[in-house]
Amino acid sequence: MVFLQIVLVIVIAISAIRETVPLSRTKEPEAKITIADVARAAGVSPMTVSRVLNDQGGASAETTQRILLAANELNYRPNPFARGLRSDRSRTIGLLVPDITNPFFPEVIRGAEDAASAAGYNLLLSNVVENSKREGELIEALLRHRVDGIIVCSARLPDAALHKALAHHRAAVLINREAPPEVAGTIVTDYETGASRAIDHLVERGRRRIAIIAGPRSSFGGKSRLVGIRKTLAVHGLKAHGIVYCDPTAAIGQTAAAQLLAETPDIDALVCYNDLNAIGAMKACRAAGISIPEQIALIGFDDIPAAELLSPALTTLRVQKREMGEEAVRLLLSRIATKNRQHGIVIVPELIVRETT
Amino acid sequence: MVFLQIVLVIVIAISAIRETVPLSRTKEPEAKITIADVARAAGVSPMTVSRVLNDQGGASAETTQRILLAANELNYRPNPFARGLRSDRSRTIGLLVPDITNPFFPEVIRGAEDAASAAGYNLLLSNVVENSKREGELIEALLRHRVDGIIVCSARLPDAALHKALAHHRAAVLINREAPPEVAGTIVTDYETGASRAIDHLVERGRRRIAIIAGPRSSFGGKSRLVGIRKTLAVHGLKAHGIVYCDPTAAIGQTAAAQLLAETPDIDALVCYNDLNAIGAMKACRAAGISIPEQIALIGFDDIPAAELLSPALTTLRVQKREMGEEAVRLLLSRIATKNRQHGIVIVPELIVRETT
DNA sequence: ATGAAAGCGCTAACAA
DNA sequence: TTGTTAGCGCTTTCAT
Repeated sequence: MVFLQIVLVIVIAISAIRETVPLSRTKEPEAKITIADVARAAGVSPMTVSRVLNDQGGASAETTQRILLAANELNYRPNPFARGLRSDRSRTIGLLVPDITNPFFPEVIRGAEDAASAAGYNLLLSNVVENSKREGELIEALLRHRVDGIIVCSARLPDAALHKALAHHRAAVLINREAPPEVAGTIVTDYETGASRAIDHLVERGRRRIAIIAGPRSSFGGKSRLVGIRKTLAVHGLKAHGIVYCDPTAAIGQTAAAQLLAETPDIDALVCYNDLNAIGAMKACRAAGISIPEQIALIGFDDIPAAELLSPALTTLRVQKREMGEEAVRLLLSRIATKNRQHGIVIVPELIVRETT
Repeated sequence: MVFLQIVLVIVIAISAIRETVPLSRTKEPEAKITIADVARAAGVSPMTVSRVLNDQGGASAETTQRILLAANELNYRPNPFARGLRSDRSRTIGLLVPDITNPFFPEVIRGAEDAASAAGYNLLLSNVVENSKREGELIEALLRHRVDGIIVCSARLPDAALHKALAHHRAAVLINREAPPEVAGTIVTDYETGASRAIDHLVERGRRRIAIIAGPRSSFGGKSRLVGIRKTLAVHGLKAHGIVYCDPTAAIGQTAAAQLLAETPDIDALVCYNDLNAIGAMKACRAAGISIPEQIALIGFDDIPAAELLSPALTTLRVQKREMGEEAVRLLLSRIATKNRQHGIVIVPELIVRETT
C-alpha cells in the first residue's frame, strides 16, 4: 500500500448524493419475481412451474409452453438460495489450484469452466498459493459454501490429511495425485513415462551428464518424474549428475539452476520439473555464459504457452491441460450423480522437441 | 475428444461397489448441525446465537463465550442458503475477466481474491473468452447467482449495453473502463500517460518511424493508448508509421506484426497494445531476420511475468495488477455498503526499460 | 440483553 | 397431469 501511494495517483470522488438510501439502484425494475408470480401468470400451481423449469417432465406440452412463456415474460430468475436450502445442492463445484499465476492452471481452469457451465454448474475457484496448510483450510472453506463437489489440483497435503479433508465432501476429484476410489476420482498425468521419454531423448542427443531440477519435495508428480528419470537413466547405465529441489517458479528455478551449475559445472543436460523452472534455468545459464543447447540441453514439463515463445524455444513434455480440466469436471459430476463409480483417467504427456535440446 | 482418444491412454476403472447407495460418503459424520443445535447446547435461543455469530453485539460477554464454544465444539457451519434466502445477500462477488489465459488477469484475480477473502467474501470467477456478447450473458448469469456485486475487467460491451447490464446489480466496479459514478466505480490505468511515456522513451532512443499494434478496436484502454501515442508523436513532430488492430494474444500479435513489417518495412520501433502482442511481434521479427533492438525497438504494456524472462527482455509499461484487483474489491465492498460513494482510482503505469529498446 | 413468531422462495412428499 | 402441505435454516421484526 505504501508503494501504491507512491506510484499511483489516486482520485477519489465522494458524492454524498442519496446518502440515506441504502443499497440504492440506478433503476429498481422487476422487483422480485418468484415462482408464485410465474404460477399466477400461467394459471397453474407453483409446483407445476417448478417441475417444468427443472424439466422433470409430467406436464402437458401446452402448460409447459404457457409456463415457459410466462417465466420469460416476467424475466423470472429462480432464487438459488431457496433452491439450495430445499434441495441441499448448490450446482457449484469447488476448484482448488496451487497457484493461478502459474500458466499451467489457467488452462485447466478454462477446461473445467467449459465443462461445468455446459452442465449448468458454476465454478468456485480457490487459490492455495503453494501452501499445504492453506490447502486444508480451503478444502474446508469450500465445504462451508456447500459446493456439490470439489476438484483439487496438485494437492500437496499428506495422504492422511488430504483424505480426511476430502471425506466430508459429497464428491471429489484429484488432478495429478493418486487416491483410493472411495476417496476421490483421479486424473493423473503419467509423469513417469513422460520423464522416461525425456531421458531417452536426451541420451539420444548424446547427453550423458544429466542433472535434475526436481520441483517441490511434496509434489506427487515430482516423485513420479524422479522414478521415471532414475529408471531410464539406469537403463542407459547412467546416474543423475546432480539434483536440487525447489518451488515450481521461474525465479526459484533460476536460483536452483545456478546452484546446480556451481556444484556440478560439467553437466550437459538439465531436466526440469516444469517449464517455469526451465525458464529460470535458462536465465541462469545465460547469466553464466552457458549456451543452450550447445553446452547444456534443457527440457521442461507442461508446455505452457510461453514455452514455444522463448528463444531458444523450450523442448518439453506437453500435458493436455484443458482436457484435464474438462475430464475432471465430467468425472466429478458422474461421481456426484453416483451414476457409476468411475475412478481414474491417466494421461501420457507428449514430447515436444524444440530448440533447447 | 477425438484428439484425446489418440493422444491419451484412458484407463477407466468402474467399480460397482455400493451401487445402490446414493450420494454415499466415506464417513457421514456431524450429520447436520443447525443453529438450533448450537442454541440448545449453549442454553440460549437461536436468535442469540445468530446475533453472536454475526457479531451484531447485544449479548453479554459470558453468553458470547458460551455460544462461540458450543459452535466450535459442534463444528457448526452456518448454511449459506438459509442465510442468503433470508438476508438476500450471498457474500459473494462476481469477477469477470476477458481471458484467464492472458497472464495479466491471474494477477488481478490474486489481488481480488486476497481482498475478498480478507473481508469474508468469495469470488465467483467468469471467463468471457474475448467475446462481447458473452460478456453480457455472463453479467446476467452472475445476477442469477445473486452475487452482492460485480467486478468487470476490460469490458468490451458498448456503453449503453454495459450500463444496462450492470444496472440490475447491487454494485459494480469496472477495471480499465470508465463509467458514470451511478453506474459503477472504476479502477483505470492511465494508459494515455503510459503511452506518452513509451513514445518519449523511443524518441529519446533515436527512433522516428514508429508503428503500432493497437489491440482490439473495442478496447477502451486501446483507445486511450492511441490518444497518448498520437499526441506525443505530434509533440515530436512525428506521425504513426503504420497501425494494425488485433486480438491481444501472442499468436495474433505475430500475424499483425508480420503484416506491419510487410506493409511498412522501414519502421524502427513497434509499440504494442500489450506484452502478449509484443511477444508475438518478437517472433515475427525473428522470423523475418530482423534484430531487436538494433533494427526495431519493441515496447509492450502490462509487464506480465514473461516479459522479463524473454530474451531480449521486454521493455514495457508496468501496471500494478495485484493492487488493481485488491482496490477493485475494496471499492466494490464500499459501494455495496453505501458507506460512501467512492468513485474512481487512477493508476499511472511505470516505464520498465529492459533490452528491447 | 434475550426470545417468539413469522416467513424468505423453493421443492419433496404426498394427495387427487 | 396437477395441486396441497409442509418445511429446509436462517434472520427480520417485534416483544420482553
